[in-house]
Amino acid sequence: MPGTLPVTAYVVLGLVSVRPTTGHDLAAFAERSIGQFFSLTRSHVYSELDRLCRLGLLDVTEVQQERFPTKRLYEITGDGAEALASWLDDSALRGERQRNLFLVRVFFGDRMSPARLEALLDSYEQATRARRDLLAATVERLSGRPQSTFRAATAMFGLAQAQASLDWVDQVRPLLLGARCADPDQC
Amino acid sequence: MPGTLPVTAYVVLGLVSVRPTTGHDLAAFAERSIGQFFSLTRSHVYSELDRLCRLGLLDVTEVQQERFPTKRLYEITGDGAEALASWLDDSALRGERQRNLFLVRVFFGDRMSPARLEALLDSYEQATRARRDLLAATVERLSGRPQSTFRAATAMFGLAQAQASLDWVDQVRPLLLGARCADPDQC
DNA sequence: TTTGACATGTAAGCCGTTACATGATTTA
DNA sequence: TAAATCATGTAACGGCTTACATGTCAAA
Repeated sequence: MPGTLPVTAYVVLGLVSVRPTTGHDLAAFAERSIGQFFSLTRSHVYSELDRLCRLGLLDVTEVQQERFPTKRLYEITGDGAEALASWLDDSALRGERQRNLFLVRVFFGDRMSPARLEALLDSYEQATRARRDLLAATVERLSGRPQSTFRAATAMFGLAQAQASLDWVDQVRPLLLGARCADPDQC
Repeated sequence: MPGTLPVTAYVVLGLVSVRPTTGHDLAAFAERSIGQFFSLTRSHVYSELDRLCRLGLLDVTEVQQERFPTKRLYEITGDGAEALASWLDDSALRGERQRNLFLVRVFFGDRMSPARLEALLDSYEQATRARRDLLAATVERLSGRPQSTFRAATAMFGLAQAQASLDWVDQVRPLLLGARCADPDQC
């Protein structure tokens, strides 16, 4: 029971546990499903699959195909399922404060020109609005499907965060742009 | 003008630009100020300060002290200020989708026992509530200080996110815990 | 004819974390 | 006497990303 595997290994293990897949397929599935809150490159997928096999947490079988190249089909083993379960049950989920580069820029906002600061807020708002609309559509699509409850919940989380971000932009824009104004005639 | 320095270098540069500091002091200041959305270890601070010096973006002077060890005081150079400004103005702020391990666990929630899932939500709610209260106090403290507008804005962002997270927990808890119930007598 | 889906990897390299290492001074 | 503040780093290591490398088949 190595509790010391990197997070990505457990994530890959979890994705394989949904259904047996190939590296190619898993990378695409990851992007579609957990892509909003966990990034995973194809390269990394392949190396993690390899490691998990060597550890006996996954089994692999080569499958010949007529029209496509031979593929390697991975499936979870008993040990793998156990390792996944114990990771999921591990209460030691620590802080994991995550970096937010947008906020870093806002923090240093007094070093930007007002025009540039406004552009920063505008582009953030635009990107966030797009994200919100995308997630709203996803929630719409998944709602009502009882088998997609957990997936829907993660989309709802993203939706709530995006909406809160947009509300925040509306709230702070006047404060931030007003704060920069050194010219009394403008204020 | 290397636009290719790691993000951490620019963050350190930005923090030094606030006022000349030592590595020790800067690490503490980083924790206090941007710690909520950017992590920075002491080790890393020292190595980045060193690099920025070698690149001519910072100047260092050794200062002897009576009661304390000699310290190295760093301050930003003209080139450094220029590099910082051009990084802040760089519109190519890309997606930077950040990992959220809590959401990963929720995504795999159907692999947990209902009791464990509930415990996960409870501990998340508790941690988030603590975070919200902390940030609310910070916002309270910074509000009204005109020189702290940008810093207050970042705290308000965290506060808005935390509140949205709490609302989300209330919203999805019944869905997630109800979804697991396979026993008709329990539902 | 070119794009896209299918399919699998290797190699290089920096970034960032954790652990290690040291030592004086003040305060509880 | 123990802990906290002040002060500076080195060493090791793995994680993760980027770029490189290859090839078939179907559809536009």
